[in-house]
Amino acid sequence: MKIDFTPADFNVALATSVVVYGFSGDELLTLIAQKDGEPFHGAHILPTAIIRPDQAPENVVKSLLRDLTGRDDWPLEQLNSFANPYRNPSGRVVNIAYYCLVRLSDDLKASLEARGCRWIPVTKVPSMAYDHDEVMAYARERFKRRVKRRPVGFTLLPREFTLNEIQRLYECALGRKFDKRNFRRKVLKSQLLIETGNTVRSSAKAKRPSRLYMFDEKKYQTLTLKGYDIVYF
Amino acid sequence: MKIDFTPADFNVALATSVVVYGFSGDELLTLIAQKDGEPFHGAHILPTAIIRPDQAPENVVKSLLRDLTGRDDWPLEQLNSFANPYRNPSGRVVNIAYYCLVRLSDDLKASLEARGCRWIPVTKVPSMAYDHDEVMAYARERFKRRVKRRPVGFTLLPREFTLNEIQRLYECALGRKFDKRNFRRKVLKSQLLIETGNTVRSSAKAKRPSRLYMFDEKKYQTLTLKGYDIVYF
DNA sequence: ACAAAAGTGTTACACTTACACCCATGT
DNA sequence: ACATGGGTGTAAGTGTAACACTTTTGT
Repeated sequence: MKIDFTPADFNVALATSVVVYGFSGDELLTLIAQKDGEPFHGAHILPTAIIRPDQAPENVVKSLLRDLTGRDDWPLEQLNSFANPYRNPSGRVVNIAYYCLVRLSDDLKASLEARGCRWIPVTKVPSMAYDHDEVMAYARERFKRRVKRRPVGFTLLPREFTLNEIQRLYECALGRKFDKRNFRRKVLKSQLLIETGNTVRSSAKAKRPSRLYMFDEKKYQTLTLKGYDIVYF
Repeated sequence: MKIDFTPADFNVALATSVVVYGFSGDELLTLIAQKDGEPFHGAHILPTAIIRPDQAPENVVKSLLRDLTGRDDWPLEQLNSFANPYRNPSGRVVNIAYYCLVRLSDDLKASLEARGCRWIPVTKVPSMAYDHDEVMAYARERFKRRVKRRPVGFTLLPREFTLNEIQRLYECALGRKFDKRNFRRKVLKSQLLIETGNTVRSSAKAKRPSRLYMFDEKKYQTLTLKGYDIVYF
């Protein structure tokens, strides 16, 4: 079997786009940017960066994430590459897509607005330039599958959260309702939650405060080591 | 957000490698090629093809599969892209990997030998050139996950097969044993198998013949349409 | 005292697992 | 008749799903 590249084969450029998910407390949000400069000035796009021929894709995404969120240690996973010829007018570009989960916070939101990015509910993402619609749809599917098997709440929820919040997260992510009692039984049986002893009132109208929980990271490490095939829902 | 490519960015080449799985009846096999020409002449590699700048990756893989197996309509799925800089001495090459399931047959085996390819038990794959070890390991993980959720037997098994054969397939694929009675109950409950009425003797020594079954493709279509989240094992 | 959301148990049913012998057939 | 692999059932335990009321707290 022969694999002989000719100089003419080295005529492709690389880019990476990242689908970033966050949870507001009652909605699943995703990050959308707008394109500066022609072509497609002002079009909605996914946060995207060029991968120069001497760069490793993962490093480029991480630096993009650092730029957007101030950190690059969020859970990050490669999706498919989108590589149909001539998807980009400037020449042949292969887009190596990633998806990423972040923990929302107020200063995170502020820094993003400054960079021309916005958080949009996943139920309301606009149509985008290039083939970013396809990338977004693909990421959504991947995310749904991950939610069922991995405790995504570790990243998506604030450090302390209520059982109602985590239930709402799962309902948003999977697009269906759960029975409150069954949900709590299941999530508590996993032994991954620790009651912090703190409470919070979920709204001004709410009288009784909710108990706050946090994840037991040590227990999670132990469980993932012996095969992370934990089914959640 | 700016995305401006310069001519210097168009200096990457694309290749695709495919991990092909087949089932011999008592072993899971995978397809390995050998490299012709320097560098790495004679090294073990995955079946690989160059993607010219005007070609769609999926078409290239399909034509590679047609070349190897005479058909290109096997279940095919993109894996990650392997794109670390300088993984190939000729310059920067991005490898878009795929994995594929085929139904083994005698003439398929013959045509492959002619092309310098060999079927190797997955438990005995040798170390390979480039980063093909990494690709292979990644494919193996993906395959294990798929086996648990999708009826891979549709493709991997002959049109008619015995319950012992399908059990052996699952045991190979997942690397563990199943209880014969429980396995049969489960696989028959799925309603995806039809008894053909035919029988076969599994070996010369076997006296009693085994019953043959086939998959009910129509029922499978129906089930997949309403969410293919069928858990097998 | 009342409004609001938080929190809690039980029962029926389905699925999973462990386990050992008889059956059909060819020689 | 016997050797060989093919084929079968049951019972205990575990997990899932459906269901509605009481508790706590702030106003």
